[in-house]
Amino acid sequence: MSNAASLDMRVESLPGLREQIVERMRMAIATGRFPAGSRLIERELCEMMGVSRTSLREALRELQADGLITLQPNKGLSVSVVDAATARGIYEVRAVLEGLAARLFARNATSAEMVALRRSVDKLAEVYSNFSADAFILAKSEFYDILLKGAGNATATEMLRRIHTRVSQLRVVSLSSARRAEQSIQELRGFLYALEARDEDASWRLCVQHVENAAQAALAALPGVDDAVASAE
Amino acid sequence: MSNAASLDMRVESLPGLREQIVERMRMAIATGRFPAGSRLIERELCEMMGVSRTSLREALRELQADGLITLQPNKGLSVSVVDAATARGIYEVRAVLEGLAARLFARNATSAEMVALRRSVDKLAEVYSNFSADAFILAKSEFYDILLKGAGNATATEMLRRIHTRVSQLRVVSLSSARRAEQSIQELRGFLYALEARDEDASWRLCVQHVENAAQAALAALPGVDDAVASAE
DNA sequence: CATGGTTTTTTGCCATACAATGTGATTGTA
DNA sequence: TACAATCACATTGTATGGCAAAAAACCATG
Repeated sequence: MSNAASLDMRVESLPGLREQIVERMRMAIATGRFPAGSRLIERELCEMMGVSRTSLREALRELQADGLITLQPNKGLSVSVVDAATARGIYEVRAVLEGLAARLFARNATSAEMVALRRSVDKLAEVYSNFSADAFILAKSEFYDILLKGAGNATATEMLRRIHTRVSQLRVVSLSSARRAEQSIQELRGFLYALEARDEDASWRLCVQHVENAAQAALAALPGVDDAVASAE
Repeated sequence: MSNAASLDMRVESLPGLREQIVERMRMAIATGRFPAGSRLIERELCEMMGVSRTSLREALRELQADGLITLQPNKGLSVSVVDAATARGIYEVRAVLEGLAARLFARNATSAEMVALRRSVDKLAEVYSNFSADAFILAKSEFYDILLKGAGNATATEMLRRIHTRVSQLRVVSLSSARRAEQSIQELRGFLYALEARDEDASWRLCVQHVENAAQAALAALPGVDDAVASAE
C-alpha cells in the first residue's frame, strides 16, 4: 500500500463523523469490547462517544446492514451472536469469494502486482518466524489487499471486507497453534506458485482449500461455549 | 412459500416506516423511476414520501450499504451507475455464490425441498410457454427462494438478495430473446437433474455455467449506452 | 469574457420533543 | 406467600427546527 502503486494524490477525504462512528463501533465489536449478544443502548453509546443520536443511529444502520448487529423492533439492538452454523456459512462464502479473487488475480494481475504479492508472502513468512501476532495479522491483511486489488472485482472486495469484520469477532486474536500457522504459510506458498503460473483452476482450488482448512481449525475451537476461539489463519 | 413448510404463525412484523421507505426506494430504483446516475435530494424525497429527514436518511444508509446509491461527501447522493466492468464483476460474484448454494442444496436439501424445486422448474417451463414476463420473473424468483432455503446458508442468501436488487436495475424487464429464455430453461433442467442426483460438483458446474451464460447475454446487450438492457435470465 | 464575490441550495450534525412500546416495580388481593 | 393488575420508567421510532460548512449558482465588475 505504501509503495509506488498509489499515485492518488487526494487529500484522503476527511473522515466524516459518521464514518468515524462506524469504524470505532466496528473495532469495538471486533475486539470484544462489546461482547457478542450484549445489548447496545443508543443513549449510552451517544454519551460514550459524544455524538448525537441522529448520527449514531445512521451509523448503526450501516453496521446492521453488515450483519454485525441485530435489531429487534421496538426492543433494541444487540451484537450479533455467531453460532457454529452461521460461522460455517460465513467461511463457505468466504471460500468461494476468495477463490474467485484468486482466479481473477491469476487472470488479470499485472506482473508488478504479482511481484508485490510474492514480497507480501515473503514478509508473512518472515514475520511468522519472529512471532508477532499483530504483525502477522497486518501482513496477512496486506496480502489480501494486494490480492483483491489485482483481482479487480469491487463487489467481491466489498463483500469480503464485510465478512472480515465478522470473522474478526470470532478470532479473538491468539494465533492458534503454531502448527496451523506454519501449515498456513505452506499453503500460501503453493497458492502463490499457482498464481504465478497463471493457473486459474489451481489458484482457485488452492485458495478454497486454504480457507476451508482455516475454517476447520477455527470451527474445531468454536463449539466450546466457554472460551474464546483462536485464530486459525 | 405458501405451502406447509411455513409454520411461523407470527403477525409478520409490522412494516415499520423505515423499512417501507427502503422498500419503496428500492423499487423506485429497480424500476427506473430514478434512473441510474440521477441525483437524489433529501428534501425532495421527504416531501415526495411524506416522511421526516431523520427517517429518510437512515433508510438511505441502508441503500448505500447495498451499493444501490452512491454518496459523494458534502455533495450528495445519486443512483449508482453500473458500467460494464462493474456488471461483469457482479455477475462473477453471483455465479460463485449461486454455485455455492447449488452445492449446498445438493448436499443438504430435504427430499421435500427437492420436490418443491422440481415443481418450481416445471412451473417455470409452463409459464414460459404462455409468455408472461412478470410471471416468468416471479417463478424464477420462487425458484431461487427454494434453492437458497434448501442450501441453508444465510450469509450467502443475504448477499445474493442485495445483488439481486442491483441486477434488477440492469434488467429493465424485457425478457430478451425467446431464444435465450428457452436455453435458460434447458440449462435449469440439467441443473435440476444434477441436484436430484446429489452430485455436488455437477450442480456447482452447471449453476455457474448458467449464470455465466446469462451474464454473457446481458453484457452483450449492455455496452450500447443508448438503450436499456434486456433480461437474459 | 474572465474573475471574484455574494446568495442559495444542500448536506452534516445537533438538541429536543413526544408517542408507542416494552420492562420492571409497586401495590392490591386472594 | 403467590399472583394479578396497575403504574412508573426506560427505550425506541419518528418528527421538527436549527445551524455551520461546503458546493453550486448567480451576478457584478474589471
